[in-house]
Amino acid sequence: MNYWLFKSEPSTWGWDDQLAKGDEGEEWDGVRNYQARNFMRQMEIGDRGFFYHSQKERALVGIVEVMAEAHPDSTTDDPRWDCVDVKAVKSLPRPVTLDEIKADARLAEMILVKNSRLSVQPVTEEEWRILCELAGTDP
DNA sequence: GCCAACGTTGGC
DNA sequence: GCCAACGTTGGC
Repeated sequence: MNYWLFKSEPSTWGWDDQLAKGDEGEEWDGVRNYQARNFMRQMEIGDRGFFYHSQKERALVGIVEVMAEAHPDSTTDDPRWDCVDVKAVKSLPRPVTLDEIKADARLAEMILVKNSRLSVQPVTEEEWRILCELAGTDP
C-alpha cells in the first residue's frame, strides 16, 4: 500500500464536503499539473492519503482512501487529465498543522515542505506513521 | 493582498 | 529546442 497527500482549498472542496459524500466518494478532479496527475496514475485501490487544507488553515485534517484508479477527469474534455476517486475514511482527532510539520526534523524532506505548490504528492511510510502519531490516530 | 516559486505556453 | 512571458498556487 502506498501513501499520498491531497491538497485542497477548503473554499473549493473541503473536508466537510468530502465527509458529506461518505462512502460514495468523489472524483479528485481539477488537477491540471502533470506531476500531480502522474502520481494519481500510480495510485491503487485501497491506498490511503491525507487530506490537507491549504490557504488559511494549512493543516492535515483527514484521511481518505483511493476507491477508483485513474480515469478521465469528467470536468474537462482534454484527454490529458486523469483523476482518481477518493472517499473519506476518518477525521484526524488532532489536525496536524504545517507549522508542526515544519518544526519536526523527521518531516523536513516532505514535498509539502519542499515544494509547496504540488497538490498531489507521495508520503513515505515513515512520514505516514509519524504524522498519524502527531494526529493521535492509528496508522 | 503581496509576491516568490514554479509550471506552462508560444514565438522564434 | 530555447527561453521570455505569463498565469497560478499557496505561504506569509
